[in-house]
Parts: sequence; structure tokens; C-alpha cells
Amino acid sequence: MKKDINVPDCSSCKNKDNFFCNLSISEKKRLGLNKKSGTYKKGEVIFNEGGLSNRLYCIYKGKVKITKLGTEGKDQLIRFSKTADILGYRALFNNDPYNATATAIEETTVCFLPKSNIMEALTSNTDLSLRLIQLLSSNLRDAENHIIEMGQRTATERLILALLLLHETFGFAEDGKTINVKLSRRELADMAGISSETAIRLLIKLKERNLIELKQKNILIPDLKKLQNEVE
Amino acid sequence: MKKDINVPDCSSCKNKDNFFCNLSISEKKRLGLNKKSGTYKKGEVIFNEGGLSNRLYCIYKGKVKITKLGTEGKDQLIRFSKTADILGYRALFNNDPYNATATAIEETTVCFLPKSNIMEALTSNTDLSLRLIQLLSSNLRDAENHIIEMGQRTATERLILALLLLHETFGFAEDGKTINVKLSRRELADMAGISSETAIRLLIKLKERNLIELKQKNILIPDLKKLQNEVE
DNA sequence: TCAAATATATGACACAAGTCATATTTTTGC
DNA sequence: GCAAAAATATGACTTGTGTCATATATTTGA
Repeated sequence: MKKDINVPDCSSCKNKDNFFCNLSISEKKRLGLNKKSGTYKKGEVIFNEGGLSNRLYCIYKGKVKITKLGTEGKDQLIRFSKTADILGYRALFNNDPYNATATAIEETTVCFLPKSNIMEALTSNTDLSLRLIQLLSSNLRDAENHIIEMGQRTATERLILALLLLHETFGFAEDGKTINVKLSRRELADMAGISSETAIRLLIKLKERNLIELKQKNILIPDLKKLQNEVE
Repeated sequence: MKKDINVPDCSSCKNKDNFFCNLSISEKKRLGLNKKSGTYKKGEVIFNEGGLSNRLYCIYKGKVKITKLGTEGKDQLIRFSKTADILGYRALFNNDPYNATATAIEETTVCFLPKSNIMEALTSNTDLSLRLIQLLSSNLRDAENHIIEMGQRTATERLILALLLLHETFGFAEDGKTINVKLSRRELADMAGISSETAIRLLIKLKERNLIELKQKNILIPDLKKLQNEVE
């Protein structure tokens, strides 16, 4: 992590639709008082499961994976977060240690907002609590759907659902078919709860069936509808 | 469902530690204004996935399972709720349909609190938002742990974890070893994300290893620590 | 640039757990 | 009390997927 001094004040942030978008200009100024920021390289850990928290993280730019370590030292991917998303909110609002690890999956710039600023914003703008409730509800809905996938879908289906989630979260690159993030086979396996070897094999199978294309670390979905139909 | 006219006003509720425990007496009186209540028989549905909501449910007495229908018509158990817990809060605060089905697993009496009362309580007592944030955070933590179990644990381990969750949620009966709820093998299987046949077989195996006792529909855990050690 | 580390790919093999069928027991509703 | 429905139990069989080992390709860091 290296300190980043090029990030603007919260009231001038380029991410207009972020979690704090409903705050007034003056509320945003107070939110960003004394904030710091830093840039993490791909693979660097932003915070660790079990660590203590006194600030909220706001992603200025980049992509992050949230993982938990399971049994036998294997990771399970819980969620992705990207530019404009907040991180570490559950620990902050519950005065708990982090219960997951946040890792940059590409170079990522993050702002650290002091807890006192957040609490003040919550008090002055009660809409913010409702936004947080909605965010947690959305996370919970996604987690519940993931439980069902893990319990009831085949490994192939889970891998396809993982690819569709990547598209949904990060979109396509400009060519309109390359998933806009590069993950290792291990990371894909951690999303789908399968072994790396199985992920590798099934990706090749999907390629052979022309459902995806593989170009170095890029995965392309030539026909999104067709891939979606595989898991209906 | 039959209407129940024996439930007291919220300010006199026997469940002193419920979600609304921090409200003042007068706030509780306003919360319960025009509330209704009903009693559901074991197996009756309290609300259905996809249904619309304009009230919050508060369990006066009883036990409820929250399930989602997965692929191929198979249920996945998401969570249990019991006496003093609230239900339907996510739909209410997000103006969404219910995304799960709530079913009584024993005779259950539920109070229906009008949405307007809830919103008023939220406005007058900002602590209530924080309690809801904490509740959602707790649900989410549990769901995330469940994802890991589904992805990384054997069926036997998952069944044991399901039994431990039943103990944790509902406790033991007075003998100190009978789990204080009766579920069918199918319901246990839905908790663990395994087939009924597998649940039946593995229960018998656990019995043979003296880790549990089976007495009609009752499951007994003679040595809780020993069972916990099986899944460390 | 190069050696070491890591990621990807592949083959072989084993088995946990699912499906299907059937028998038996228990529960339900009239 | 009784028939039907549902739950529980068991056997047989199949296979999806994990593990382990090894080869090859790519990335990393000095």
C-alpha cells in the first residue's frame, strides 16, 4: 500500500452515485475531513479477517474481492466490491472485528473515512441508515442465493453462475464480450466452491462447447443469453 | 391461521428482550396500535416467497423456518426464527416482495404490526435502525458461514452442524439433551443441503457411533462437546 | 535475463453422495 | 377405526468431482 495524495475531497468525488450520494455538499465535506487514502497493488490485502476497525473504506477506483478462509485453509469468495462501493461497514457498525478479508484484484485506490465522520453523517442524515439497511439486505439476498447454488447446483452450473456474476458486477470490456476483470483459475474455483482442477477442466469444456472463449487470462462470453440459458 | 385475541398489548408483552426492547412504554403502545395477531398450526405458511408486504411480523410464541425454493423444486432452509424474533423486515424496509417463505414448525402465534407504526417507531427512536443493522449483519454473517459449510464440508459434517444449530437456536428440553424442536428428516436434509436418504443414513450412522440418540422424532445429543469436536 | 515460484493443464483413480426403487412404519383426516 | 398419504428406512447402482501426481507454461523478483 502506498499513500495516495491525488484523491479529491468527498464533495468533489468522481463517483457521483456512491453510497453517500444523497448527502449535501456540506455533509460530504464533513464526511471527508481528515480522510486518508491509499493505493493497493493487485493481490495486496486491504484488511484481514479478524482485524479491528475504526474507519470505513470507500473504493475510489478499482476492484476488490471479499473472502473468508474456510476449513483446510481453503478460501471461499463471498462478494466483490468495486469503484464507488464501501467496505468494512459491518465491522464498523457492530464494533466487531472484520469477518472477512478484502484483497485488491487489480490496482485499487481506497479512501479511509474516520468512524467519527461516519457516525456524524448517520446522525445528520437519517436516510443513510436506510441506505445501509438496503445494502445489507441486498448482500443478504445474494448470500442466500449463493447458499442455494452451493447446495443444489452442479459444479458446471456454479462455474457458469460465477462467470455471469463477473459480467454482472464488472461488465464487459469495450469489445462487448470480454469480462472486465482477470481472475486466476483458483479465484474462479473459490467463487464456485470447487477445486482448481475442476475449474480448469470445466472451463475448457465450456470453451469446447463454444459457450466461452479463453484468451490468456481473459474470459469472453460470445453469447450471454446462451450462457444464461444453461443455468435457468 | 386463526385470529388470536389473547395476545397482550406491546407494552405488556411477555417477550421483554425482543427487537423493540429499547422502546419506551409509550413508544411500545404506539407500535402496537391496531395490531392484529394470529395462530398458525405446525406446517402452515405465514408468508410466501413472492408475496407483498405491508406489515412486520413479531413472533409472540413458537418456532418458524425460513426457506427458499431452489432448482428442481427442492427447498433450502435459510434460517430459523423463534419467540420474540421479527419476520418480514427485509421486504418491509426495501418495499420488496418476500424473498423467502416462512412456515410454522410448531404451533406459532404471531403479531402483525402495521408498517406505519414501524416507520414511526424508526423515526422517533433512531436506536431502532441500528438494531436492525445489527440484526441484518448477524443474519449475513450466518449466511456467509453457511456458504462455506456448503462448499467445503462433507454431508456428515453439514448434518452435524445442522444439529448443533438446532441446539444453539432452540436449546435442549428439560432433560438437558433432547433438542427442543422436532423436524422431519426432510427438513434436516434441507438445512444441510443433502438428500433425505442421505440425511436418514447419516443420522443412523451418528446413532451407531453414539454421537446422538434417536427417540421417535426427537434427537438427543448426549455429549455436546463430543459432537462439536467432530466438526472443528 | 534468469531461476524460482506459481499457475495451468492433464491423467489416473477413488469414493461420497445422489438417484431410483421398494418395503415398512407413522401420521393424517374423515 | 381405517384407508390413504407421508415419512422413514434400505438396497443397488452410478457418477460427478475431489485428490494426488506430474508435466508444461507463465509470472515474479532480483
